[in-house]
Amino acid sequence: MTIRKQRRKEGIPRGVISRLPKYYRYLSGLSQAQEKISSAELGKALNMTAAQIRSDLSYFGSFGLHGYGYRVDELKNHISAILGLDREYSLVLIGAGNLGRAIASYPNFRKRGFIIKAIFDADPEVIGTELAGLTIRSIDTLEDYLQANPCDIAVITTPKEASQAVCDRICRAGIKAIWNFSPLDLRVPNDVILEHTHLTDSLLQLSFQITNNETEKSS
Amino acid sequence: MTIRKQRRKEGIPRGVISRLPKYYRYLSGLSQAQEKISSAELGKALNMTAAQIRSDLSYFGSFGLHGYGYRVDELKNHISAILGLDREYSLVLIGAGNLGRAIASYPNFRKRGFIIKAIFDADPEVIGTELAGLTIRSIDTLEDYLQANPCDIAVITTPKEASQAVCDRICRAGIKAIWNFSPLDLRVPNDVILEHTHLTDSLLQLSFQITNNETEKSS
DNA sequence: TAGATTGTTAATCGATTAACAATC
DNA sequence: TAGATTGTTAATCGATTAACAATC
Repeated sequence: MTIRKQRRKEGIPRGVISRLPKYYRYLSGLSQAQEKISSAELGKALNMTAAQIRSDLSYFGSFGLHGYGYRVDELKNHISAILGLDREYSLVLIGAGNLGRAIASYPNFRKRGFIIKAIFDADPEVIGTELAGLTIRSIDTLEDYLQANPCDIAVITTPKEASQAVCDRICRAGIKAIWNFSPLDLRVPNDVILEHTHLTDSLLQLSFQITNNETEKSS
Repeated sequence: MTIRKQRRKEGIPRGVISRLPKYYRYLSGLSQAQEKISSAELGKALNMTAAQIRSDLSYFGSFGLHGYGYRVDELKNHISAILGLDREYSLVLIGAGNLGRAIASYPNFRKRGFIIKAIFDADPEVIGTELAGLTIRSIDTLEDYLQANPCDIAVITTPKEASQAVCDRICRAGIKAIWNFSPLDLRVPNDVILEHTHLTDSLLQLSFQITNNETEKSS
């Protein structure tokens, strides 16, 4: 226990963090009828070793019962709390292009507690129109809005030409977490949390694998 | 050289593959005026060590000049070839919801040689309408289409309830690479390449970091 | 040539896995 | 209690980095 606490102090490895949503997603998809699950079962379903699952979870506590496994409900709740899903987050979305529209309209985010409060764009044609129940605001009013309505997360779906400037502005306005979709590695102050989703990078990884396919197999 | 060849045989590590698009993106963004770049400069720009860049590249060959660095143009072309960007790929997109529409309308994919040839949906309201210059087809015609027009990549943007069934159908129809956006870990035969982009997982990682933020810093 | 920077090896670091005592 | 499975340690594996001979 002491050692694990120490491990935790040193920070949770990226790999562990990236697996938590998968655990959560899988547990959420199980039928209500399934009361228990062992690390071996979970590992089989998610195509990973039982040891890795137990090791990942042990960063956060002891959620299982010796000789039994894990109660599905309990484990799901623990992971939900670890992920920070027991509260709401307010979001601003910047860039009402195709991708911005898709994200604004995606109902699952709201379901998990991520509420888009305002949408901004630079295009006069778009400003003032409706999207996902909100009136799109002018990017010029970004700072005013954020000062009056501090938000937890900014989603950047602008073209890459605009994204660093937008990023600088929202950081100055006090945003502490950014989800960036523009194909540019943004620079942020190091107290700001940054998560990239580079669609083109994923596609290039796919084309790499197609190209370098001979004899290799993915499991 | 022999050893590197051996390394290559053993397969390129995931981490290396995931960094290649970043190298490519950065090099593409440089001004035409910049003729050369050293691993040290590149490392500084991308926030990684020079050794890692040289090590990554050495999986594929020797692209630098001793005592000089890399010619930007040459290196970009090499990486482009490694990524398989020197050819075109034909894509089908399945699921013309918000996300599907965004992807179909995103011009950068086409620019890189990823050409969407057909779009499918299950909704009779949507079938027959236009999207990105294509008429949306009925999902019922998926197999017929793929038989007549073999495609390189299928993009799945259906709701998660439909995605595994769609996945099974396209695998049976001979698709060898899938880009999946539905929030479900698809099962595929192991000669099929699968790339996931789970938007919700990224958002949960962000909320984890917000929640577990104290004293930690991301670089 | 002297200076610079590569490509590659060896050393280090960190993450995964196997094994097992603890225990329900 | 006997059987099962956890949580954790130690062993293994793989990836990153530092160092340096090769060389332009």
